[in-house]
Amino acid sequence: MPKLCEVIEGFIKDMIKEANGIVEIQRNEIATRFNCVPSQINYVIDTRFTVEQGYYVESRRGGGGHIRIKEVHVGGSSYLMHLVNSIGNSVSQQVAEAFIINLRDYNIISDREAALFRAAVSDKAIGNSLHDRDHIRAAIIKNMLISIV
Amino acid sequence: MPKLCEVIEGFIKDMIKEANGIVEIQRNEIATRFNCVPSQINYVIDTRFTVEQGYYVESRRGGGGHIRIKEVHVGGSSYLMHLVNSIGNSVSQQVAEAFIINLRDYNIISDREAALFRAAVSDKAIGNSLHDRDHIRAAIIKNMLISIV
DNA sequence: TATTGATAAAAGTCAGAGAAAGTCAAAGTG
DNA sequence: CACTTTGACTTTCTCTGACTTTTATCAATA
Repeated sequence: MPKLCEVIEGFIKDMIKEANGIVEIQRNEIATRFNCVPSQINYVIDTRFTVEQGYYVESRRGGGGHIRIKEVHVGGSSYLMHLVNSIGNSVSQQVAEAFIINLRDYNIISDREAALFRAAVSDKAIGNSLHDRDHIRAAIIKNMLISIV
Repeated sequence: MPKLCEVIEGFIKDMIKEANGIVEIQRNEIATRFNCVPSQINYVIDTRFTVEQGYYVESRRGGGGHIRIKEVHVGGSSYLMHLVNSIGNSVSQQVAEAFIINLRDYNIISDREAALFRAAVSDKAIGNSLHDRDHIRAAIIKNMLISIV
């Protein structure tokens, strides 16, 4: 018996393929279709549609809410995916700075975009005292990278 | 199924565009047209036509009353500074999204830069469970805005 | 003519219901 | 043990309706 999570994963991936790389789902609808609890969908997304695997996910709650999943086309920039994967889940400000310089040198981002990256992942923005700021920094920088591939 | 609030939002924005930046509506009339309660109009205005988002709203009650919505067009860097100043130290994801849409509409940022903003301030990146994520979000977005002035 | 007061015609407020998605830990499976 | 599945509980966003406040109108009165 195939595992439910894999069935759902395949289903969503089919949807994405059909829809040319971007799809908007309703959690409850899919849960109903596969006869499972809604949080199962979260499990699938959290484990199968991560930034490292090349997906950009955003969502909205409330009436008429949705989950949007975008497949990033690794096409020309596998270097970018390599970068994303090399970041891990914790990055200091200095290491982040090195990444940004690299992105700029390779002409993956413009000067202005480099400034935006810097601003977003600086301690000034994220907060100095936060004990898990390096985790947040890693998540932000990866999310930003994947969003422009 | 499109959300009512977004339909009404779009309707009003179209009116504003057609009318060159200022429009006067009657709450009851619009509620009747969209078959909803009048207070729905207040909800739309309170969440979509705020000062931070570049609108100035005034109204009169009583017979012949109205709601006047004016688009405040401050261009370029002065709009950025206006934004920075009007952002308090806490911003929800929804409000952040509204800012980003406006920045894009005013052509202050590109599509790619809008994606970067979105990716940087999303709950997905900052973390949903974090108690002070709205503070971090505010700090990040302000820092990013300042970086491109 | 000027004032008053009743009635009608707006818009505003706010709490609660409804509609989604998110979290987390416990239980199940192989 | 690692991975999957479940469900109770939480958070966010939207929509509704009862009630309040403000303004206009107009007839009655001073």
